Amino acid sequence: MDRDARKAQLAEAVWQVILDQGVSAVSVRTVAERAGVVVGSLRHVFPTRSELVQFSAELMMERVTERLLATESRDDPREYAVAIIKNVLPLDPDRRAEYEVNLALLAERAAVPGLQQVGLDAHRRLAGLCARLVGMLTGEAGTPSAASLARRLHALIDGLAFHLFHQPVGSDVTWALDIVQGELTAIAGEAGSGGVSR
Amino acid sequence: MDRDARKAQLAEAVWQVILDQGVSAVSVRTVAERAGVVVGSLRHVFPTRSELVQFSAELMMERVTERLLATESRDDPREYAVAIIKNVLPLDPDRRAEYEVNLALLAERAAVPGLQQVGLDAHRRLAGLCARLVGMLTGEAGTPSAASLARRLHALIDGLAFHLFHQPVGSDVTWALDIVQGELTAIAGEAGSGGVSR
DNA sequence: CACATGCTAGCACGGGTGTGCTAGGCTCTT
DNA sequence: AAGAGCCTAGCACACCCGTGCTAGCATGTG
Repeated sequence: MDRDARKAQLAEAVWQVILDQGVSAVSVRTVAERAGVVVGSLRHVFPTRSELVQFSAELMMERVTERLLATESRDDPREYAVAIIKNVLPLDPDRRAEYEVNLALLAERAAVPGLQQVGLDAHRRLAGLCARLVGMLTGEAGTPSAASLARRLHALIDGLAFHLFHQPVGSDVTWALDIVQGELTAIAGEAGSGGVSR
Repeated sequence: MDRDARKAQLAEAVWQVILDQGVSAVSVRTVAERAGVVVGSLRHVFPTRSELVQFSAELMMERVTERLLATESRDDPREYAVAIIKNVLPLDPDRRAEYEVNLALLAERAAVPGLQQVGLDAHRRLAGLCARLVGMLTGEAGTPSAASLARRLHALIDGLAFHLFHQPVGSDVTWALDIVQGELTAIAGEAGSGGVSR
């Protein structure tokens, strides 16, 4: 088996263990068993537990990035923005699980130092993405007004993600998309007015 | 020593361990040592680890509630709203640590079932608080429009909290308050217009 | 005074943990 | 055919885990 595929398989086993038993249950033994390999094999790829956990976080971020790059650009920048945001929010069970793993790994950053950097990177990437979306919608990028709007959009997305995470799995989520739509119209409507206070 | 004080002392030791070594390091032994007592004494108060962790979460929520009830109401509802929101956001190191512990405990809810309920309660209480604030600012409570504004405010607060958590400890946070101020003016200005899409 | 109750301190057990190390096998190159 | 390199499988060690249990000590009550 390809080495990268093996690493991915083990990282996915880490996610499964986190979802089933919490992050405290992530050990080389539980993860190896979940992946269907013996401990020795796992340790041949990831000599220590820290490397295993850190890679599982990095792979998760990489997967999200790929997914975002794969969303083809629409003609309408607004439709594009909605498609992107839909890819970031935990709207379906898969993405909800992804978000849950993300939170758990973030909470372990005191124990695995590398996780802090991964979390920071993810946050900065999302900030950059928001800035790009605002630039598309308003036509102006880099201005103080655009930066303020981007920060606001970013905060709203993170907050909505947190809310969706607290909802039961099958419940109605249209309200979240309504809020996103409202914010996008506000951003487009405020292009050039330069108001920090909206 | 008073029994409740002892329980609080142990719960605070749990928080310290989480901040220092991550939630995976929370065990009866590490917590007892951090609190300066022997394991037997801890187990006399909390017979099992789950009870210890769950109580530490409940106490944290209780402390926040007390803090919110203690903020005296201003004449201006808007000033009051700002004061309340300042008490919820992780703006200073103490509250930041509190937020970090909150996240860590939330991530352990797969391992300690009681934590799920605590997290849900906290989320609902914050939702209720936002609804009350919107009611104060717009004068109308219970209408669909007010509910929508409250949900939006709630999402924004959670998102800002997440952002502040990602900032370095001493960095500038005025932008967060600016965003809050902007949202509050928007809420007050939109009273009665009934627009779900802002 | 005696006595009961609650707290402290600690031992012991079975089990899980990370990691160092070695031996066997499989595949691929020369 | 022969050897080299990687991978699998597993043993072993020292340590930490939650929890059951007991013995001593303090403090308040009759």
